[in-house]
Amino acid sequence: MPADQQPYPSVWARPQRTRREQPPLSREQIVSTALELLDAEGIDALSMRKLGARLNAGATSMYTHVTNKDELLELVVDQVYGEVEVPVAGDPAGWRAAVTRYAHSMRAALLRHPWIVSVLGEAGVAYLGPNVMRQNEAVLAVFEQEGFTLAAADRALNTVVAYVIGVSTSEAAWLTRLARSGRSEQEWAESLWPAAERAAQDYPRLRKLYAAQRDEHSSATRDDDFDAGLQCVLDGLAARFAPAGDAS
Amino acid sequence: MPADQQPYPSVWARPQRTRREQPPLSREQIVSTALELLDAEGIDALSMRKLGARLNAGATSMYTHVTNKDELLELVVDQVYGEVEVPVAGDPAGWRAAVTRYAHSMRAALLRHPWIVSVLGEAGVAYLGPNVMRQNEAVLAVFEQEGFTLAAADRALNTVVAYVIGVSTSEAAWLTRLARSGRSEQEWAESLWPAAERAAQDYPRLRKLYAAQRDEHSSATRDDDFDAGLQCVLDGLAARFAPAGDAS
DNA sequence: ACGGTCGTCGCACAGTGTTCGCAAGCCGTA
DNA sequence: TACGGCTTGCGAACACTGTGCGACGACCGT
Repeated sequence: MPADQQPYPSVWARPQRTRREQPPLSREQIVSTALELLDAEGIDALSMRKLGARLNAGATSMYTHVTNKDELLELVVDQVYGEVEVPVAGDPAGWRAAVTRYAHSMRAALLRHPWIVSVLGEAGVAYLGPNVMRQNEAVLAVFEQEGFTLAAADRALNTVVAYVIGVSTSEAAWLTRLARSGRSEQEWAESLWPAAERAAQDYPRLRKLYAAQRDEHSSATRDDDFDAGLQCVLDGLAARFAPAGDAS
Repeated sequence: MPADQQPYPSVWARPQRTRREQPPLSREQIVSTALELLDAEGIDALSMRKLGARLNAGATSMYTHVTNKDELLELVVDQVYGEVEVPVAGDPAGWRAAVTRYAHSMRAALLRHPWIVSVLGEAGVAYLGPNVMRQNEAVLAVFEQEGFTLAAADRALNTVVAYVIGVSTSEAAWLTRLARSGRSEQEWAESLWPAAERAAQDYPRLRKLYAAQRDEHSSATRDDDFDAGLQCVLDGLAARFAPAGDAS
């Protein structure tokens, strides 16, 4: 036995792992465990090794089901997208109500998983993920149902989604910082008040704004602001594309 | 001399580095070199060691000027923000023209540095960076000048910025993929056409849309789409906040 | 009973961000 | 001029990352 180096001191010390002690890995399993881990500990805590550990698996066992960490993240993003409520065309309340619900649902999903915004910049919107596709088709149907051209519906969809993603990006970034700080929202805001005051020193409008907003950091205000902006966007869409009007 | 281990074989082999052979590092220098590196090679290529090398400096020399890689990125983000054209209040063409210019300029800056969108999710919009502050003040001034309440101006600003960031996120992600692929835009789009077709199989609207858009992936189309959406948003703002109207 | 295939994983590699302590230049003071 | 402190640069080291490779075990079809 010319083996240059025995990996184990004796045959009897060999692992001998009890065969199938764990249900075999699957892509779904991996993706949803990754989602758990991300929600629990944030984007920095997601490493293949930790994920493996959480699955009672080796560090590299996931690579048979997923080619990349990046690919894994794309899958997770689509999974999150799957949490968004699918709008139904023909809602008697009209497209505005349906789209409003959709936008709120999407923002809620993004904020439930705030780490996601640091992934969107690389995954885009998981271009062809099944959930993304289903959602988009449904929203297009809503618009079309009420007289939008398909092209107009597409533009409208993109505009709404862009708005939602934009708002959520800032909000999620804020929430992440907040969570990392471990403090309450008011404490945290208070703690960086001096810096804000200094930064706004030469800018009267910002000073006034900050002073006015000083005590109203709350999720309720954010909800209202989001909805206000959203209604603006919808106004614009209505004016431009709605049946009575005309697609540019 | 009980030194357990001589770091150099002899005193004479010691570095004896020619004192100040390099202009000393400064924060500005570091930030703008980081920006260069990011533009040249993308977000994954930015490591402290590479950055150090590009500065003819050691791997850890930057830490006296910048506490963190994260902090460095915040600084870089603000730097990019500084490229955005500052609007001037009182433009005779009115707030729509000014804000339109501003939005286009901001999108252009983001797309000139597409890696930035993968950082926005963590940096937010570099909350208190000096350039961000200056920009925001200026835009608020534009709105206020034409009769918006300060609160309305704030909402309007946030809405516009959200839209710009949202659109740019998708676009930049696409551009990054494209660049990584090394192919031309048409080739690239063509290469993932089969996948798109398969993904859209059950969704007639998406199929139709994809088919229609198949040959028109170009930056001109994207510009138009962006502007169309932007005008929608501005319509909405006008209807809701402009002087004749009223802040909700 | 047995070859082939497939899922699993230990090891290893090249890299990462960051800490620590040392060295060397610079300043103000004695 | 001499000397102490302070700031700046940096090499080594640590803990940890994503991932390729090769071996090994368990399973399936014959």
